[in-house]
Amino acid sequence: MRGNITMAELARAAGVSMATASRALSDHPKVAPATRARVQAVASDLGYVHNSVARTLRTNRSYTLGLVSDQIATTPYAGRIILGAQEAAARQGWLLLLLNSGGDPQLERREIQTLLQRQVDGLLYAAMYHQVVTPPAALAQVPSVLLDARSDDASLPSVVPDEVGGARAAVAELLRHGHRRIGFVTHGDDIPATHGRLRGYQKALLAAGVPVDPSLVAVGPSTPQGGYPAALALLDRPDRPSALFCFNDRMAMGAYQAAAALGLRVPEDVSVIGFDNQESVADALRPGLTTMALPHYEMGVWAVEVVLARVHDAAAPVEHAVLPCPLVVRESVAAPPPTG
Amino acid sequence: MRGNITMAELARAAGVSMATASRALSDHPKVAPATRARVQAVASDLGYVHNSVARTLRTNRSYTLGLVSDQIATTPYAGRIILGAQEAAARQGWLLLLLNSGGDPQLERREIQTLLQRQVDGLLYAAMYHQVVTPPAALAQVPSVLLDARSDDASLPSVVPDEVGGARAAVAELLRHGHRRIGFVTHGDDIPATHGRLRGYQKALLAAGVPVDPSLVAVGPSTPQGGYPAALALLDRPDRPSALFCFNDRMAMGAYQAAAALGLRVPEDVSVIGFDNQESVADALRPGLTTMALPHYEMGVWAVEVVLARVHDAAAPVEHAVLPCPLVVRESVAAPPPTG
DNA sequence: CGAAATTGTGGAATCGATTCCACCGCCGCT
DNA sequence: AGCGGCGGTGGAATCGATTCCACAATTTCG
Repeated sequence: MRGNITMAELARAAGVSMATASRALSDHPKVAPATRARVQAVASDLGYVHNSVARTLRTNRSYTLGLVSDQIATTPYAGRIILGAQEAAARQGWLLLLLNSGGDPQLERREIQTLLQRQVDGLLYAAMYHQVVTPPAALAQVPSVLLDARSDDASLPSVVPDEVGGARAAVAELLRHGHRRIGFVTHGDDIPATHGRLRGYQKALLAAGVPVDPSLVAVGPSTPQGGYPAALALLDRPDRPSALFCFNDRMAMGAYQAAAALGLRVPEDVSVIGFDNQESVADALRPGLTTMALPHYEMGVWAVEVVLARVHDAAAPVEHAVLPCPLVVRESVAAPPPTG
Repeated sequence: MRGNITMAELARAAGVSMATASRALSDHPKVAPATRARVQAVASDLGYVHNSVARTLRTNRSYTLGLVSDQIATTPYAGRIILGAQEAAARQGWLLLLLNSGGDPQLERREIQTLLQRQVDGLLYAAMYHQVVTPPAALAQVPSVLLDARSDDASLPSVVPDEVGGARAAVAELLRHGHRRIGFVTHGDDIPATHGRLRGYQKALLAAGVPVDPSLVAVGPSTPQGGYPAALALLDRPDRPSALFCFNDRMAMGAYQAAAALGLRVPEDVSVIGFDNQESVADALRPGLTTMALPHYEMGVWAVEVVLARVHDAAAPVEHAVLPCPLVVRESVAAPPPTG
């Protein structure tokens, strides 16, 4: 099925030694231009492709990175992380070996062993939502990066979204349209996103000189079904906010439903802004949901670039990146209703 | 950083030759039980792990499969394909090398070359929605499978969802609840899903002895924005259908909006059934959308198992699988309103 | 009791590319 | 003219595991 030609055959066909053939193909300086040209011509004639496995054995460089994740692809976002990582890797000639642990620490350790015995040059340890983790010790054996996760100790580089900044920007967008009473529909799980987005919400208000009213923060499960009653509670009162910032797009969907239930139109009567830019929700709602995008693709890229930097130079500094969440404008934000 | 022990060192430590050490570790029959035990003990003491690269070079088996896709992860489903493939591969000791072409045929050829020169044992060529493709010739060099795609010639095994059967089952579910006038909200793109689901719709009606009324088929772009007017046209007439089968969940979302605009309740006044089981839509809608699930995970599993079967036995037959789309019941289907 | 068949082990070739080291000409300088 | 140096090339070791073949030590059987 596979009839690959070897370097020895190539060398013979070109009338040179293997040493010279190898050098000619890798553009080694010390090879006569004529020889190089001849070897390369013969190589492409014969359809020679080098055997990466042999090269890896000899050079101890596999041009492969391992991506270990707790929940590959269980979330709709995961794909963008993987895509970013894969493309960034490919740009530098690297490939990605994919492995998912399902969150089982024992399986995870075995998987990392498997990747290491395949001589991966580096590892990406990805969580599928922003988390604080204790990375397995085996990661230390090769350059590694935490992706969408942060470690308690700071020994590994890491990249996470800027929850605080994103929330600030979301609220700033509402402020910019003239809103002053802004509700926050959020949830109670103890994850970085919860705290960060609340902080960002508060900071944005403070920076604009708007008093922070704790009664404007409503909590429910982070689903459409949870967003509905939370948003309803905020909107179904005389001093209702003119805009809602929602923890995520799913909760924003619930907020839409709450507004509809009260006969309020989005955005004429109440503006809504979400978080996550979950396409299938944000883009599907009517009107389209303005929201903050999570930089999944960019985090994937960043992680690969940092790992490869450390592959090339083990002494590269340990960075911790916090990537911005860009605003995605659709149609759910407008000026507050005149009656105010 | 990496201080790996080699087999020669292991052999010396255990007081045997490399040949014996190798045999002891791979449970070769011809090695004395005592020797085997000793070698294995020493191996685990020293933390010996074999070097897969060296093994691959020697045995010509990489325990790696390549997954080439046109649009990895651009759709929310992609992840499930990858997950299924990865887990099925892992169960047999294989790993997945991931590569995405973005649909560029030239890049794609190069990527396949890259995978081949890494000695992958097989290839999965995945489309991210059911498609008819002309697979690159290089696939023939190793066992390969088409995933969520079908070739014009039938030389490669392939696996696709059962569009016809899924649509039949969806309509059957509506019939089962007593519906007789059933609309079909679909679109006009020339892809297998369009034709298959239409055929299934018609077949189900015919099988139930219900006349097929072409005026009950409405066409629009396959988005929520396209589903809205199409559904509206069907519902906003005196002899409106009591149920709608929608090409996908996004169009079903538009159908919900159309029903709401006409003051019709789902499912009391009109039942709706979707296709795709796109969690973030189907699960988020109120009431939850009953729909047909695409067997992405299962297709990933099937593809890997078939590739590996061909890896082990090159003469394994070329199969073409059509996997069932299971019904996912939520709350959008009920009996037709009494007035008929 | 000796020949034949096992059983267990080791030496060394092998997979395919990279690279160290040695070497051969030839140019240029004194 | 002689010598140092350099550009270009080839031989062979090397990476780490697998496996063919040979062989020693038993065991089995006529």
